Amino acid sequence: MAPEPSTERRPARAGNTAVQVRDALRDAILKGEYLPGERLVEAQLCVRMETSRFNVRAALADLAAEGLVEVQRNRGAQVRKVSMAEAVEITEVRMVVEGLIAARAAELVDPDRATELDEIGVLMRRAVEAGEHRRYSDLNQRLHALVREIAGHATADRIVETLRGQIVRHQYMLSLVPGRPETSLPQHERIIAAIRGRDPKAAEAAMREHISSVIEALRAIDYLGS
Amino acid sequence: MAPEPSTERRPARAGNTAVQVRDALRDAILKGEYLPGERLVEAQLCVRMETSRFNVRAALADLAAEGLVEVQRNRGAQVRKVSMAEAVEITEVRMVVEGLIAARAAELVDPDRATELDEIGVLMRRAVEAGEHRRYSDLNQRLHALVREIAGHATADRIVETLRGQIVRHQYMLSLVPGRPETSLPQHERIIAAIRGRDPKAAEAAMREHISSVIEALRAIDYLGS
DNA sequence: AGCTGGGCAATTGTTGACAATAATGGGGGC
DNA sequence: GCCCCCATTATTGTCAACAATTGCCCAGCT
Repeated sequence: MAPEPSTERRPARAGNTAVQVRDALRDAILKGEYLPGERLVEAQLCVRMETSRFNVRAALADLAAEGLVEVQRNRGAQVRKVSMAEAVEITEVRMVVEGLIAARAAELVDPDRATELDEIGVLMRRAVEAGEHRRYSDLNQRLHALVREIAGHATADRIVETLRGQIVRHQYMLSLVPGRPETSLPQHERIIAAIRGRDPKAAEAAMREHISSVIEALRAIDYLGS
Repeated sequence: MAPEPSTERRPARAGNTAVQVRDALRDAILKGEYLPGERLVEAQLCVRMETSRFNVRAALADLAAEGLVEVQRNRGAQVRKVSMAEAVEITEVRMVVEGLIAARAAELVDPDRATELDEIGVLMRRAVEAGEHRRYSDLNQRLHALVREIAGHATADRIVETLRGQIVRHQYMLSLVPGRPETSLPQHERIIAAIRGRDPKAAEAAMREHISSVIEALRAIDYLGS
């Protein structure tokens, strides 16, 4: 009988473990509690996360590997500032990798998943017609996640997830662009249709076309913004 | 990536820095001095790398993020064992990302680089005709590196480099397959021609066809091997 | 006033020791 | 003889203190 290692055992010293700190800090950055360019002082994070500098340091190193923070020797860490050019690059890579995922999904889709895809498609159309942008954005994420789940491509998954984390801020800006849902809805519907139809090439093409239009929208924001 | 700017300053006290340790350890793993599944005991690495456990630990964390080693809590680190299925997955992602790179290269190639491409193409043909497999393998790497350099896509570069590191062992096996150079030479030549001709779609298609055949070869090895 | 240089405070880099955990091997019971 | 349990050992996880570096502020000079 194994005693619960976490609840009973009082490690005498309080303090969250390195993994917890890493996840908490990632969430905080993704939520925008720390803005790009903001310095991440180790001592401050120690009190915020209720842990030791050792764990903070490990967490920062991990997030640096993920591309969320940037550490300079003897100068500390700061939230990485991704330029629009980088955001475009990242989205380009996402385009081709998600294309691969869509193709695999079209090969591996089963009736249950196909039904789920349809449901999301219907909900998306309703959300757009009702002008519920926030809801549409959530469904968008659910669709991409479901496609990835169907494909079951662990390597591609990991990469897409890492890349997505790096540009959450830009994606947020994107969702505010007026007319964006109306543009992307038919693209999403084509992706769903292609996967349902078990047509890998069409699914890849549809996904790439979709994300390609995301890139165009990003570039458009760039013009307006700066 | 950018080389560490601080190479001049020697911190007086012995012991290599974390970055040096990371690079050295990566080289050692890639060279096969540590085999997949082999345990990487921190204390041993300390003496091997002439540094402190702190740096060893940081290096291991970095390499874990790169996918070269695997760390289990309280159980230490070991060289990651990539299954053939994973190697195929990794190469699939490489296929689409290098396809993107080839397309960009076709857009951005200049006369000087075009000449370099031609030179590599000529040397490759000679190497195959002379049966110099080792030389051909080197040229293969040079070709892919040059294409990436022409494309100048930092994000895609980083990903391809990371993925490549994870399957060096499998790639080595691949180079031993008889008849492999004869298969891949015309593929390489098509890639070069497409980039020279500034035809992005053709370049992407050629690159994907090439790496697709690499995947087939990997699968073939799998049958024979196990 | 603007610039240069030195000292000071804030922050990070590093170390060694100690605690907690998993692996190992030996002794006793069946 | 074989198996299980417990002590021992090897290894990793964590910490707090110390050393080194950077950037800043201000005095003094041109």
